Amino acid sequence: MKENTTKFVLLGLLSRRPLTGYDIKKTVKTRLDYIWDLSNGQIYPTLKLLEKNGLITKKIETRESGPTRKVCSITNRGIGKLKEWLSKSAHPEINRYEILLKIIFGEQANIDTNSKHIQDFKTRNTKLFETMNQFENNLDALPEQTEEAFYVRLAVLLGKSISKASVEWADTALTMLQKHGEPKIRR
Amino acid sequence: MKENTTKFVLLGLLSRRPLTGYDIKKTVKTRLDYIWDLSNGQIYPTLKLLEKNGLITKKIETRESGPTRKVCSITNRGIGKLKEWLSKSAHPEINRYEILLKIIFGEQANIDTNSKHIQDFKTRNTKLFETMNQFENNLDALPEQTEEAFYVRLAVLLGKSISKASVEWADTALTMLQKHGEPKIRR
DNA sequence: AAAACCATGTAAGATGTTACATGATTAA
DNA sequence: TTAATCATGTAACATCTTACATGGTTTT
Repeated sequence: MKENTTKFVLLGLLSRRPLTGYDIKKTVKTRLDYIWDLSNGQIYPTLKLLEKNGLITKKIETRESGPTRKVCSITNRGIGKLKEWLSKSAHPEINRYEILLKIIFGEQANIDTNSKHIQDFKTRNTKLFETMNQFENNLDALPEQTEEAFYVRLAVLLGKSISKASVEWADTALTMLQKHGEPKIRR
Repeated sequence: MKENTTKFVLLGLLSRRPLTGYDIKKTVKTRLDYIWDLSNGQIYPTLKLLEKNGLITKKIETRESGPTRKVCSITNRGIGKLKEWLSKSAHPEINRYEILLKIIFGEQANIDTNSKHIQDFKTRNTKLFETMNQFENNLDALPEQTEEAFYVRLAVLLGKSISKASVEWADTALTMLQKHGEPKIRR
């Protein structure tokens, strides 16, 4: 892959509404959480690059109170680039489950440690499920069912079902671990 | 995070049996596929580093036929480091679902494109599920149920349920997309 | 004869994180 | 008064990928 995906995350978000770097950060964190993540060190330089390439424009907003905001808007060229990217096949998923790494090598640790890892994982995924669920409810409550809402809903549904599966796995794994730790019965 | 996770993947694998860089690459690809991935450019330099730090040792194996192999074995210090890492909390999962990015912004593309993305995703996950299933069967068929097998099984179970959930989502999403694309009935 | 596998490795560049600098405003 | 939120950004570093170099062996 030659193309930097960060660019397209930004273009995608800006294709909906003008946003500042700060807004983008927040949106990615709250709405794209389990899908993709971006840090400041990627957002601001990429925004600069996009502007240089004429894919977005920036408008400085000075307000009486608070810091100035630089609101970014996508240009027609930007929309063109986004569409071009959307039409190409997606790269396969990249997952980094550090917890599974620790579980896989679990024979080198004690059961409590392993159990703790799984519980943490469960907590994270329970939260994620609740967030996604809340998000779906918000979509349902929308006065108008837009195209945007339809596609966002699709993504939310995957988030829901993966986090649900993860929580269920955690429960199973915890039970298995407990049984595994019990002294063997012999007669 | 200051600690490079790559190191611990290698230490974990070597805690089970001595391996060459090439073996590690294959093992990660076939067995750790959806959990973590490593490229040659990470494996070989990290192996060198581990040796320098006394966490592994290398033994050069010259054979009459074929290239020489450098078989790496973990040292006691290496085991110590691994255990230390295992006892610490895992970092939260990192996921990069490029496909969901493309779906979320799907209103900028046509239905066929979006449908294609979902189908590709389904294909990938169907394959993954089959691999995991096969893997579980292999574990069941093992003459002896070791500690190693127990923990590997836990990881495989998560892989199975996530890929299953993904395939199911793909089916739902495809149906929703089709309905969405149908002309509205009015009367 | 070609392709795939065995096997080790490096260099250049792309990508990403962390920590910091700056400083006002608002909520607890 | 402390913490959080708003807001933009950079520098140094850490991490990771891609493409290549090398060359033998085995399978198709």
